[in-house]
Amino acid sequence: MGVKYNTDHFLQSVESYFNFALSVDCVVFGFDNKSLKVLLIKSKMEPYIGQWSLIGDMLQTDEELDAAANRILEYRTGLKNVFLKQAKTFGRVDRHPLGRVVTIAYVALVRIKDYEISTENMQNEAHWHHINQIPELAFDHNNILEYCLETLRKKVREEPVGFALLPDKFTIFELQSLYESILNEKIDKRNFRKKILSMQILEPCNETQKGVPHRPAKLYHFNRDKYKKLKQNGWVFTLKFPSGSKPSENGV
Amino acid sequence: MGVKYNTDHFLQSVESYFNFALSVDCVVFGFDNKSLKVLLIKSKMEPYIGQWSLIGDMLQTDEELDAAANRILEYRTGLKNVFLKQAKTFGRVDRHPLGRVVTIAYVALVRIKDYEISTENMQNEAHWHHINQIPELAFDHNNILEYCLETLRKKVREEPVGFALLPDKFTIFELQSLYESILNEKIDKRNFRKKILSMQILEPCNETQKGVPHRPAKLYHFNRDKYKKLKQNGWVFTLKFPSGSKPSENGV
DNA sequence: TCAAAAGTGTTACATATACACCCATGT
DNA sequence: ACATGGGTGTATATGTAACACTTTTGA
Repeated sequence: MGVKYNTDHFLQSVESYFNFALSVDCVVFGFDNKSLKVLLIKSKMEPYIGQWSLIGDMLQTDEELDAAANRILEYRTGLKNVFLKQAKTFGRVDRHPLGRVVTIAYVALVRIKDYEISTENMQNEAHWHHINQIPELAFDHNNILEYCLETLRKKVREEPVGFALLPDKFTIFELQSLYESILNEKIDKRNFRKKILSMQILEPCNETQKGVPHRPAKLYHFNRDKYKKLKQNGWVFTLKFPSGSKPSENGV
Repeated sequence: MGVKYNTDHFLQSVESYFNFALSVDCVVFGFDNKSLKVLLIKSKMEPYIGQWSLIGDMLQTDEELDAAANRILEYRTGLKNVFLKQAKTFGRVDRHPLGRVVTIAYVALVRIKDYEISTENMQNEAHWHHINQIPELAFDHNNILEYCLETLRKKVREEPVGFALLPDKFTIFELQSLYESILNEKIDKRNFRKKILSMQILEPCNETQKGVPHRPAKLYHFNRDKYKKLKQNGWVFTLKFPSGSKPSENGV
């Protein structure tokens, strides 16, 4: 025991602080044109063997947090350069059977099509689960997932992150369905269209859907540069829908 | 080296994972009726001795994250039951001179008056710094502070958290000043008043200011129960002010 | 009487909401 | 022909933004 570290109310050997393990867990969301899904794998650790769990791994000592998240994501999905943001750190003392393992949760948004392509030749242990049909998960992963879903629901109203879940070219109705799945509510078609188009962040591709059993829709893509410019000028992306009400005079 | 832990692409002794240190840093915001402030102390660690730093400490092995944050806050301010929320985890590999110390940053909102009362008889090493006059801080604390300030600016528009910085009874103008300090912008008095009163979350105390060199204002307090009820009914607190603009037809 | 903040309304404009029908395509 | 989603407009209600003067108090 060498150097001492003075934390003001106790004096302890420096070495004795270095006894935590850290892991990174990714909540990987995807959208299959019908509903929001989460990518889960089967746990291999006692006492959770066989139970579904988020994808995650231990952090390496010399590894940056974001790098670990990207590594884990690539390992499980084959995908790089994916939307990936730190969400929250979960550290309940008893959350892990091996000891004090604190985990840093990330949210990832991926295009399921890309995932399917990149995992074609992988031993693929992961499965997409409908967001409303999540089983009991290993560790505290139900908590983590719930928190991250809430985060996503908030974020999707305040920033144009939903596009990370859609193919490059998409129809306005697909975008609307995405919002409906995430937020779990119906949205009026005309109002949605009006609002999203008035934002000037979608650009028509001058293409239409092919081979659909109905009138083919125009395809659009998200113009990130335009969004950035607007944002710099103080404009803020907001999508809210009439689920809320305003306070009435007579309380609630 | 006993148990092995299979993380799928490497096999490593379990013990070897438990070599991280964790700390908790609190960004403590306060408001002195004129401007937003942050509580800083002088660092005692090489190579930052004498430099200002956030208040923080090492996490103990058997300590919950929130408990550590509360402990640190109480140790430095004497205050309990303070607004305190996890903000983000910072873990750059080279951020700490002692090794891989990952820190979990918390935001605290305190009433400076309460702080002054509770620290009267403490050896008081902490000082309030004006948010626009932050010196170079120890470690990566400038990053952390910047991030947390951004977080606060966002949060204050979406949830009624500002009240945690005000005394129990306050005037509407004080509330407005608070918003102006945090957001760094002027707000129209009549519009602010109209909006905040229409929310029905303030209740008049039937008291007025005493001994002020101007017409004394009515005092209000925040009715948290009413806010909760409104929120349950789907209503959302939002305060935004005309800094933003809407996208124009001809790009930006 | 001065300084400082309290308090108060209206108008113009922009945005949000509610709502129903015909169109184009594949099967 | 039918099922499916594509695509469109308007009227109304609500919310936001801009703006100036009188009042009350302590010094």
